[in-house]
Amino acid sequence: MKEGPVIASVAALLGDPARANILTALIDGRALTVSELARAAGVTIQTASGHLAKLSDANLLIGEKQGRHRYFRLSGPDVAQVLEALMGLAQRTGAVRVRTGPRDEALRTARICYDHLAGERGVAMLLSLKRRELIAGEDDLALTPSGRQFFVDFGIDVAALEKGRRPVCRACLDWSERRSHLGGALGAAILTEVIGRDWAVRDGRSLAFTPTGLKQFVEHVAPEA
Amino acid sequence: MKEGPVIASVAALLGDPARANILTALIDGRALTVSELARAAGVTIQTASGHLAKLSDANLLIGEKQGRHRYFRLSGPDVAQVLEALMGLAQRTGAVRVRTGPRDEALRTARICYDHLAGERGVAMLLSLKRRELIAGEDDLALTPSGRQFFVDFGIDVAALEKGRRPVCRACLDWSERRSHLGGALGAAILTEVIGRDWAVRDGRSLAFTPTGLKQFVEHVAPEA
DNA sequence: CGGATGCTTCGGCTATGATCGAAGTATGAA
DNA sequence: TTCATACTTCGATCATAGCCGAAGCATCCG
Repeated sequence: MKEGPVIASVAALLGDPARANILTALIDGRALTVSELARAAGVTIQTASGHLAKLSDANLLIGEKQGRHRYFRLSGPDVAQVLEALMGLAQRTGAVRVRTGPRDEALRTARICYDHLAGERGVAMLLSLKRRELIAGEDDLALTPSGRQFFVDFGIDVAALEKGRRPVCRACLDWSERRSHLGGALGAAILTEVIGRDWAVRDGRSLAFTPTGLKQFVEHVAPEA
Repeated sequence: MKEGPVIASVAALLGDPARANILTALIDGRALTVSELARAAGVTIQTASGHLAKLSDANLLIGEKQGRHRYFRLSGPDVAQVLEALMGLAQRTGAVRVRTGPRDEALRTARICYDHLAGERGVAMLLSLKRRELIAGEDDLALTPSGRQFFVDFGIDVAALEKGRRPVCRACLDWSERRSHLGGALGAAILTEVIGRDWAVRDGRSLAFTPTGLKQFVEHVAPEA
């Protein structure tokens, strides 16, 4: 007769910090592996594995096995919707981690998403690469032959990336913008290069371009027109 | 940097069965006392008091002291919205208490809300009483002089109700309809009368009118025109 | 005033479940 | 085959928090 217990079981799943971290890491619809989610949640892999089992038993997540990896993603947009509603409620009720304004803006401009470039700059870069047909595809991104040459000239060992187990290109939905930016091994390599050339310095999760560094970046990697 | 823990603390509050019951009991926007909520949650008053302290510390509930009672209500519509989103998610993911169709329909037609009549019949009754100016007001309902006489004639000891501490009339938002029905001491007295006259029998939370009982009810209490 | 009602606080019991180390399984690479 | 990686399962530990009995305030009523 009561319907309370029903919502309690679902809410209890969202109520554990590790699981909440896992879910929010997946909120953009990507599928991540167990180890990536463990890192995001700040727990060991065993613990994350247990949480993921519970979440997929409850049909909040869907897991797909690919080789020796197991990718998890949200089971539907309604899960993300609940998460967002909870974030809104947390904000209004003051349970939010106060995040001062300036930092917010810096994060939106350029930040690090795992190990690659995100925010306005990241989205602009991927758009530019696509416009110049160096990268092709929408959901499944791939390097075109000219794109491959472009990054080799840029100083990236593309052959090494292609030998690795990690996908070279991966579209990653941006949290602040609502478009994709470039992840994957190539995205990580580009970020390494950007930082190695002192075009930008990382400050926690946000990325601060120097004036000349930004000019170089736009000129070499992401021309607007 | 992470925003996970934020939603976790709120979600953890919703994740306890007792608290979930309390919140769903308040989902229609009414304010209930500690003891009413304890009954709804199926715990003792002490336990409920502790839960209510947590919920109002987290600004999910607002408590108002009235005499020796303490009334709690949701702190805003966004709380109800989150609860509904969670119910929807619970339904889709199969964590729902299967409730077979027929019972659902019976509940929508006529059911007991705490101790008074709710559902289509309850909403229709209050509309009828208002139209005939036996009850006045929108949010704060009150018996008019003619209304008082009407219920005395009907066989209800209105004077006794007025001496009690409980409000005689109270508007109660209906879960299935989206309009108010009549609660309070008078609402409870009417339901007692309806059942005492064998116009209807209660079956759990739903209320089954007999054919002749329904005719009597409509004729005496809630004429349509 | 004294008794009753409504609620809160305190203390101790208990159960649940989150966590990680260690060992086991499956897949891929050399 | 042998090793390495990715993940799962098991077992033990430990902290959290829900729960209720008992006692303490506060309010109302006669």
